[in-house]
Amino acid sequence: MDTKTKIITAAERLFAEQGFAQTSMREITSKAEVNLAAVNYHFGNKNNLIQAVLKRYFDCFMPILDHSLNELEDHASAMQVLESCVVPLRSLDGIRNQGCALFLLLLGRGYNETQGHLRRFIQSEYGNTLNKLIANLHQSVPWVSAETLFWRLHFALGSLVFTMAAQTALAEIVQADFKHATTTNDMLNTLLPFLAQGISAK
Amino acid sequence: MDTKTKIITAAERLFAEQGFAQTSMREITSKAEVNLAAVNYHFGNKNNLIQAVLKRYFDCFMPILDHSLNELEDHASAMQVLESCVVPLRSLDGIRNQGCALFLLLLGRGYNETQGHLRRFIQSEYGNTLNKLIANLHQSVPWVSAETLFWRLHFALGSLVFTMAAQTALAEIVQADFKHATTTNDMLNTLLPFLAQGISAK
DNA sequence: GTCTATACATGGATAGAC
DNA sequence: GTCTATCCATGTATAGAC
Repeated sequence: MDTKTKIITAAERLFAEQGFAQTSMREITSKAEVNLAAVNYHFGNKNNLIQAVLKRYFDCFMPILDHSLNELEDHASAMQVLESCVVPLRSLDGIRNQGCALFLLLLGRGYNETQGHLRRFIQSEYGNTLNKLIANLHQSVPWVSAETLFWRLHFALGSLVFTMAAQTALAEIVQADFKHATTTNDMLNTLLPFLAQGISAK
Repeated sequence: MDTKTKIITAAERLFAEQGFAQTSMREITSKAEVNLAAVNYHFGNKNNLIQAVLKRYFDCFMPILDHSLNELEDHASAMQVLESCVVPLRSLDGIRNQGCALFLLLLGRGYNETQGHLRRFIQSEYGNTLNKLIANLHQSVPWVSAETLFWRLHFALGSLVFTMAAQTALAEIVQADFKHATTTNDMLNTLLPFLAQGISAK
């Protein structure tokens, strides 16, 4: 493993566990067993490192999502469009153990800690696929105006990333109150009908 | 205005504009025109200051919410229960200009930047009223299990705080694409049907 | 091209004088 | 109760070794 990969691998675990702001460069480089300055040399600064960590997942997720969207039927329901995001998400488990959960958790943290940097990065790098997703969704709920759909998509994204960022804490509460564990799959299965209904509201 | 209030007033504006991590104690104390050490003296540390800023809003919001919930009819719909949160929220504009928007924005940032501290604080201080809200909501959707409702409530909270945290950015996009401004009221009016539908899903 | 050692400015926190 | 001086950790930048 080269230095760059060592840094990314160490960073993503620490970021997921502690958040971006609470994870210091010294912590990352000492866990990766590389020199402190290596991050600056390879990534420029901490924000770029955060993006690099997420890019490894996006570069796997987006092409598969794109393919899933192309295979959708013409008159798919909102639920079916949302379901076509699940397979690409689950594929992230191939990158590393718990990859899907890790990615969503980092996405949630990133959206709220990088002041819009991440949003702009995603739009510029993967805008095409995302526009395809929006078009498919709009076709499934033609009675919803483009503007309302824009808001509802962000409501949906908010549900997803917020819940993932709080996943551990929420799963602990469920364990205490309802006496059973909750996997990322369980969570997504509970979330999808909620989102589909909300997006389809007349 | 005493030192404590001066600090809180300066801090909440800076926190909302820049986020918690990006706002330094020196920035806060210099804007409040008090000594650097005053924050530490009056609040102990930065996390406590964040809680104090939010507490001023919660102490206004929660009693009014409690009252609204008590006045709800026995067989209120999910939409009606959610609507009973709106009046208490709007009342925050009485605390200061744009108080409601500011509070929701801070709540969103707080949930994702304080690693569960805020969640525990809210549960211990205002758990009674929140349990009342849950009970009312459950009565409105008896076909939803307690556990599913627990998750859906957090999905809903995620939509709310995520959208508020990104409010400025999202409103700018809407302005560019749809040529009109969006107020906090507009946003809440778009959000409520989405949440009510999602929570009621069978 | 890569990496190491180190310097620098700024952050939150604290001890102790008044 | 308030302020000054100071401590230690952090992100970033750079000079120079390999």
